[in-house]
Amino acid sequence: MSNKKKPKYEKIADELRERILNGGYNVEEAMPDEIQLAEEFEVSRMTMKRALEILVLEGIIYRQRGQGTFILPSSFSQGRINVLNKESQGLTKLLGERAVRSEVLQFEVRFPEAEVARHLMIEKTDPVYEIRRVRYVDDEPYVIEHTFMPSSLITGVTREVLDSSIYRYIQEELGYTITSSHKMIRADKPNQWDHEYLGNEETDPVIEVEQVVFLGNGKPFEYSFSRHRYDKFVFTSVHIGR
Amino acid sequence: MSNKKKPKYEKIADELRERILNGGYNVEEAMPDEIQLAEEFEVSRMTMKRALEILVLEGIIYRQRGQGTFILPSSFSQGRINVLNKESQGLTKLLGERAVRSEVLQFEVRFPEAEVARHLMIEKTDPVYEIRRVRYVDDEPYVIEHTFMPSSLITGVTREVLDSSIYRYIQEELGYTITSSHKMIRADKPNQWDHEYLGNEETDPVIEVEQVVFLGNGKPFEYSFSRHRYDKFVFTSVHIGR
DNA sequence: TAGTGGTCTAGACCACTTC
DNA sequence: AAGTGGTCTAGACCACTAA
Repeated sequence: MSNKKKPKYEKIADELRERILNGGYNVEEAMPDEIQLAEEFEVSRMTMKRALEILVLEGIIYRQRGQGTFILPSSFSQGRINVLNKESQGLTKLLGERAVRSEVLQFEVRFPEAEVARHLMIEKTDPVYEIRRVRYVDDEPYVIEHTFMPSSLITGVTREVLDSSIYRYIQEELGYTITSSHKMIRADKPNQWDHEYLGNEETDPVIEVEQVVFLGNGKPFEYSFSRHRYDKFVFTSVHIGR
Repeated sequence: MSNKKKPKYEKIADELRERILNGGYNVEEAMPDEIQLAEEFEVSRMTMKRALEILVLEGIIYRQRGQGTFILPSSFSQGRINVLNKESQGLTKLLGERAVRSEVLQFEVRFPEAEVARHLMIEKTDPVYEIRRVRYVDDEPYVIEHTFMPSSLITGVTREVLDSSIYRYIQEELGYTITSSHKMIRADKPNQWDHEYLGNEETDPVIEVEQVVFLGNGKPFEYSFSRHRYDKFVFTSVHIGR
């Protein structure tokens, strides 16, 4: 399959991760040292280091100079391996089972302001979609999304697409991969839209996620602001190692 | 100072980060390629790769085979103070140059509630420090921290330590390494403490970061709540790949 | 002092993009 | 074909921990 393109260090990391989670090594004592492992897998020491580095970053093992490499028991107790900083998956996939519905408030094509063009790395003369949606989960208003996308990159968006899932369209119809995102999370006072669509009172804060999302080729395709009710949204972030 | 112990690749990453943030490279075009950079810094290509890899993981640059290395413009966000997802460094180190001062509101040892014990993975009979501090940056109130730490693990904390930096104490005096954290970010209405110490008005939301921080050996040592003014804090999170 | 992981090198070769 | 970043090597040397 796609196995052949994986570099050695990833394949070794996969194998070791498997062994560790299946109890292949004693949690109490050190794992074999990197020289032994390099010999076993018939790679150089540097390559083995790189494989082990992945597991360190995943929070599965812990290495200490002069002592050895140890398994971190918390990687079991946390109920599975920690997938790093969560999703760039989109809301629809994120919530899985639950009923997600969208109401489109705005959908047009226009020229971007300087700020939008800058974040999307496009010219001010490149048109963008501007989209506002309210998204409901189990018929409760969950978030107001205000989104900009370059229309030359994300082509053929229709109201029908907006009614369901943009991300699914981008990945399945357009065949792009979504790989990274930059988020800024802040609190804010509610504005008129929040009041109207999220049902916020004057004193109910909102939490806003501003983000730029990138495709596999490094091009940003989404610049958006998502505003949530303070009492219905928590942003979770796991950071491991250095 | 402590500069001499830093490996080359970190020093180079620091230098390049500085240059990028100061506009030392044109955002429009590719940065110098890794071979040129390796020559400039007089290191091997592998070492330069490693330095650049750091910036990639920080979401500052983006590299593409066959094309070059590019700056991600979203790495600039001015005005507000950025807390990168990356750092579990503590506030004092994070803000570097600026004057950080602490006012200790509460400092005692007690038995933890079930919730606190659970997050710190200790028994209800293991005592914890409970600490409340207001932290000032350049004499402006910046954050209220409410912190729990197992007193058996983080020993010998004094008011003097609290006046400056707990993290520095843990790393330099106790010799521990701090490697990972799990954060939850939410917005909230201001309470009496926020009003009194952050100067929040009734309608000014706060942003709260709840976090568990882990040592290199996998033990949690801090469970804390940090409350910030909404107009002075943005949480930044970079998620890359996979 | 022996054994561990961490840094760094100087190169070879490969994969992808653009011309 | 030229230029870029990605992988991998075989080894040197250093830093830390323990017996």
